Amino acid sequence: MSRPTRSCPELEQALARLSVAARLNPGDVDHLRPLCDQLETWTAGIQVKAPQQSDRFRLITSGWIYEARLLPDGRRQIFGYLLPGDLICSRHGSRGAPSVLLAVTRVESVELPALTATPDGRGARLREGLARTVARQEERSYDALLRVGQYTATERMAHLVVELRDRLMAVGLATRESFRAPLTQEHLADTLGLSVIHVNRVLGKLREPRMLTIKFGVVTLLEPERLEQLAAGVAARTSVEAADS
Amino acid sequence: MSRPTRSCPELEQALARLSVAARLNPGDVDHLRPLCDQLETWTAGIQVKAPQQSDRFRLITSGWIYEARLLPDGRRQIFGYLLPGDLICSRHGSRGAPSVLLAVTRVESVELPALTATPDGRGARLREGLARTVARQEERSYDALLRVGQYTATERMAHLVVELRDRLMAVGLATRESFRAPLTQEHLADTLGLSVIHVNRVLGKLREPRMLTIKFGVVTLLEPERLEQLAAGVAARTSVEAADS
DNA sequence: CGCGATTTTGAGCCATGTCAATCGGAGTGG
DNA sequence: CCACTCCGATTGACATGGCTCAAAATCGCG
Repeated sequence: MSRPTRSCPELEQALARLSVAARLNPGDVDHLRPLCDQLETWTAGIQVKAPQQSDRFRLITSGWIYEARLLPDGRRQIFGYLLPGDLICSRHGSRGAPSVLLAVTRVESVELPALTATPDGRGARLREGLARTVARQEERSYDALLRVGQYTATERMAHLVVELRDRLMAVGLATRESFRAPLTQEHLADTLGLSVIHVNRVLGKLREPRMLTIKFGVVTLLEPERLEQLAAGVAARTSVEAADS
Repeated sequence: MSRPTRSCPELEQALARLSVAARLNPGDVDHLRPLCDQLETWTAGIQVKAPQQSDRFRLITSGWIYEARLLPDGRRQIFGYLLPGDLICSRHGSRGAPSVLLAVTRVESVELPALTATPDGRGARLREGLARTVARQEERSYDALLRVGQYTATERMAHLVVELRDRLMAVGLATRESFRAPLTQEHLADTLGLSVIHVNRVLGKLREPRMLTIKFGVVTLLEPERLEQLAAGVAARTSVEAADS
C-alpha cells in the first residue's frame, strides 16, 4: 500500500500527461517523480476515497473511475470519468449534494508529495499547475451540461466518445481511431442521460453506416471526422439519417 | 464608472451574502467595504466582461447575469445564473469552449480590492474565502447536470425554482414562497434543456394544482414543500398527476 | 392604438422510455 | 467437456414525453 514506486511506464505516462496539463517543465517532473511513493490501489466496483486535505492530490496511473450522484429512487447521473493522468482531490465527492467516486476497473494511483514553498519557486509553480489541472477537469462538467442539455442522443454519444478519445490520446492510451473503454451501455446511459435501451439503439444506428463501433470494451471510431463534427454540434441532423439509408 | 461607492443597501446585502459564503468575519467585511470603489454597470442584454486577472473579482450588487454556450446552429445552453452576492471572475467565459456572460437585466457590480498578503493574515483569509465561494458557484454545474440528465421536465422546473429561491433568500431577495425573476420562458427552456413550448406546458401543469406560478416576472411557490420534494427527486412521478386530477 | 415580444393553445409526429423476452459470452461447478 | 447461471447486449411491441409547426391570445410599451 505504501511501497516505494519503481519507475514504470504507467507512472511515466501519467506524469507526462500531468506535465502537459499543468504546464510543468521537465525539471519539475524529475523533482516530483521520486516523491511519488504512496501507491494506492482500488479494485473494480469499490468506492474511491479522495484525499482529506484540500491541497493533496492523487495521480491516477492506471484504471478508470467515475464520479456520480445517486437519487433515492435509483436514478444515477455520472458526471464524468477520471482517467490515467487525472488528479483525484478532496473536491471530488463534495459537489453540493454528496457525490461518489467509484472505480470502474482496478485503479492504481500515487499520492503527490505535499508542496512546500521552496526558494526557487518550484513549490508555488507546482501548486499553481495542479490547481490549473483540477480546474480544467472541472470545466468538463460544462461540456457535459451542454451535451445533455442540447444534443440529440446520437450527438451525445459522439461527443462523449470523442472526449474520451482525446483525453486518452494525451496519455498514449488511444489512437485517433480506437481505444479501450471498460464501460457498459449502462454507464453510457447514465452519463448521457439516456435509457440503456436507447443507448443500444443509438449504437446500432452508428454501427450500420460504419461510423462507430463499441465491442468487447474496444471503441472504434471508423469515421473520426464525422464523429468529431457530430460532437461539435455542427453536423446537420440529416447527415446521420442520410448515411444509414 | 469608477466613482467611490457610498454605502447602499445593495452593497450591504451583497457583502453580507459574500461574508456568509466565504465565511468572512465582520472585521474582514469592514475592511473590504471602503475598498470597493470600482463600480461598473452593464445594461440588459449586453455581454459582461469578466476581470482579466485570475485573482480579481467583481461582486454583483444588483441584477442577473447568465452564463451560456452557443452552438453554431442557434442552440443555446444556459449553464446558470449569477445573482447579487455572486462573484464574477476570470474563470467565467473560459470553460473549455468559450462561453459568454450576458446580462439579463441591468447589472451593477463593484470590483473587490486586490488581496495583498497582510501580516495579520487577513489577505490570505480573504483570498481563501473568495476561492471557496467561487468553487461553490462552480459546483452548481453539477446540480444542473443532474437536473438535466435525470430529472423529468416537471422536476427540472421545480429544481431550478428552488435553487434560485434559496440563493435569493440568502441575499434577502426572496421569501420561502416568492421572488422576482427576470426570466422569460425561453431562458427557462435553455436552462433546463427543454423547448419553450414544453416549458409553458410544464408551467401550466404546475399552475393548475396551485403549486407554482410564474407571472409578470414574479415566481410564486404556492406549495414550497411539494416543490422542494420534486426538486430533491424524491417525489413519486404520480404525485403531480394525482394532484391535477 | 398598434407593434414586437412573450405566452398560450392545438394537432400531429418523432425521439426516447418502458416492458418483456431472447440471445450471447464468461465464469463456475459438476 | 457440459450444464448452469449471470450479466450485458439486443430486439420487438408499445406507450409517452417532449418537440415542431402554426396560429391565436396576451402583455409591455411607445
